[in-house]
This record gives sequence, C-alpha cells and structure tokens, in this order.
Amino acid sequence: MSERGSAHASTSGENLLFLTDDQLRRGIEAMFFAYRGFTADPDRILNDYAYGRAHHRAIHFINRSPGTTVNNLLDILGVTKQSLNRVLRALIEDGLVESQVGKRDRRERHLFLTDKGQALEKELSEAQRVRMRAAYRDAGPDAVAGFRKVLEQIMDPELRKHFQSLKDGS
Amino acid sequence: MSERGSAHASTSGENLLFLTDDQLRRGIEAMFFAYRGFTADPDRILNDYAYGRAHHRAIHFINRSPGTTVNNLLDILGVTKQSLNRVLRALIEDGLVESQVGKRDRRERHLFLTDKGQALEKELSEAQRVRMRAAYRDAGPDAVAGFRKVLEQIMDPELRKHFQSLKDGS
DNA sequence: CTTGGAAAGTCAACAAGGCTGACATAATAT
DNA sequence: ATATTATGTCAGCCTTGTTGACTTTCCAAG
Repeated sequence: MSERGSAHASTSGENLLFLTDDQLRRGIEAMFFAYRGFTADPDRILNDYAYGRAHHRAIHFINRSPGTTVNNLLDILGVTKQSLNRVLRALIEDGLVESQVGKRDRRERHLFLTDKGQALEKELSEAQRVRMRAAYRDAGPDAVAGFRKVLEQIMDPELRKHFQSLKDGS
Repeated sequence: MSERGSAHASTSGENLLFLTDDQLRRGIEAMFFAYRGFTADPDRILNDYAYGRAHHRAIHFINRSPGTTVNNLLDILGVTKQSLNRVLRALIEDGLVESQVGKRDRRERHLFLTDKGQALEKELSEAQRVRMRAAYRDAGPDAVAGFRKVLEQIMDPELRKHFQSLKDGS
C-alpha cells in the first residue's frame, strides 16, 4: 500500500481520492451502462429463439457444472423454484436440457445440456465473449485484474462463495 | 489479431493469457454475480417504498441532470416512453419528481427531484455507495482504475457517449 | 415398518417492468 | 397551412420475478 505524495483527502496518510463520492458515483454509473452492453448480444440471439435472460442463465450454469442439481442451481441463480421450474420446463420440452433422476438420491434431478443445448450455449457465450475479449484487449491485463478484483468485492459474500467454487471444476 | 486458443503464452511478444476463453468466462460470471450485489441494497430499500429498479434509475439520472427532458432520459435509460411514463407518473403523483413545462420549447417537460425525491435519492445512493466504497477500498486504487477502464470498454459506443457526457456536468 | 421431512414438481394468482400499436394534444419548424 | 416533434395515454401482451398451497417421491431415523 504505497504512499501517494499528493495533496489532501487523506485520513491516514494514504491518498484516498479514489474513494470520493464522485468516484463512487462514476463507478455506479459505469456498472449500469456496462451491464446493458454485457447482456445486449445474448439478448439479441435469445430473441430469435423466443427465450429470455432467465433461460440464458440456466443454460450457462448447467453447461458450467453438468449434472448439477436443481437445488444447487437455485442457490446460484437466487430465484424461486417456481421461477426456475418454468424456465427448465421449457428448456427440457424443447430438448435443450436433460433431467436425470439421481442415482444415489433419486429425489434429485441432475441437469445436463443436450447437443442442441450445447449448441445454443456456444452461440450465446461466444457472442458475449466477443465483446468481453475486445474490452479486455483494449483495457490490458492490469486493468482486467483490477476489474475482476473489484467485481469480486462487490459480490455478496454468499455469492462470492459460489463464484469462487466455480473457479476450478464444479 | 487472431490469437485464440487456451494455454500458450504469446504470439506477438505479449502475454495474452488474460484473453483465454477461461478468463473471459470468469469475467462474465463475475459481472453476473457482482451485478446482483450491486443492486441488492437499493432493492431492499425500494421494496419498503413499493418502488422498483426502474424508479431508482429515473431518480438517479434526474438527480444527476436536474432539468433533463423526458426524451433525454429515454435515451439514457434505453426504454420505451410508455415504460418510462408509467414510472414518472408514479413519482410525480407521489411528489418525488416535479415536471416543468419548458420555457423555450413548451412541448418539453423538464424533470426535477423535489425535496422528498432528493431524500430518497440520497438514501438509495448512499446504500449503494457503502458497498462500492468497501469494494474500492479493499481492491485499491489501481484495481479501481482497471475496473472502470474495462467497464467503459464493455459499454455500447452509444451508451459510452452518455456515460462520458455525464463526467463533468450535465 | 412407519413416519417425518427433504427435494422436486405443479397450479393459481399476482406484480413489475419491459414491449408494440394506436391515438391525442400541443407546439415548434417548414 | 402543414409536417414534425415531444409528450402523454390507453390497451394489451410477454417475461420473469413473487407467494401460497398442495402433491409426489423417497431417504433416513425412529
């Protein structure tokens, strides 16, 4: 934590200019505008398939952790089972997701993407990656590290756990 | 500018590891989880007032640019006038927003927060700033700079203009 | 073996907040 | 005069979230 030489705004010898309300407000607005861009490309594609963001999120995390249970997905997505169920039902009916009864615990349903589901997942995630790749490249590796660091701090601790447990494998 | 692939280091003398699909996916998930945290605190407050995020956004940008017109707000928020109108009507009826007929162009309505509106704005934004302040502090100034840099690149160019024009004054 | 409770699914009803389309009004611009 | 712009409004639709009530399945503890 280096010292910064410049002028005021310090309570403990550090330059805390980056913590002014104005800086914070800039960050808040940046999050707002960026999130719109972040979802714009997948949204366009989903529209063609008559799906929405809720379907995208389910597809993403099923792809990420094949065989995950409904309850686990519920935790990650933070919606009610009724809400998720509506989405899953559509995806299963349309043949994008397969639901397998658990072997150890046959109450549980394990979720998998079918080939068709994987195809859509790839289309969606690649569209989203194109934008992120361009942003990362323009901003550079140091900026990317900071980006991720701040985002991680913004998360609720509960969600941060989920995020981190996705780091390695499911 | 090609370079894709997973794990090899450089094609042009630079280390491009931060552009791997895995890194991109991590960023995508970080955005997802962080945005949830980002909106969580205001959402809780809004719930008490029977308002939603749409009201928050309107309040935020009216506070940011007092006297802004409906059309300008429409551009920034990226929703239809019907959608915005529903929200504005509620805020005006409840005495949080005041709508003044334009003087030069009397078709326009200029929007202002009343004292009551400013009070809610302050409550909402302070709740959001508490989280952001903690995140900024934990991540440090360099990370914050990178955070903002990447977010700005993620925005649609159209929205980036709006973001940037909010930098100074309205 | 019975039973309590967990996991999952389902139905119904509702709300917020998006959307489109059609139309009204007022005022500016041509 | 007429066209265009800015705004407002009504009606209706969709997605995606919510609660509440209820059922089915099935594991596990008594």
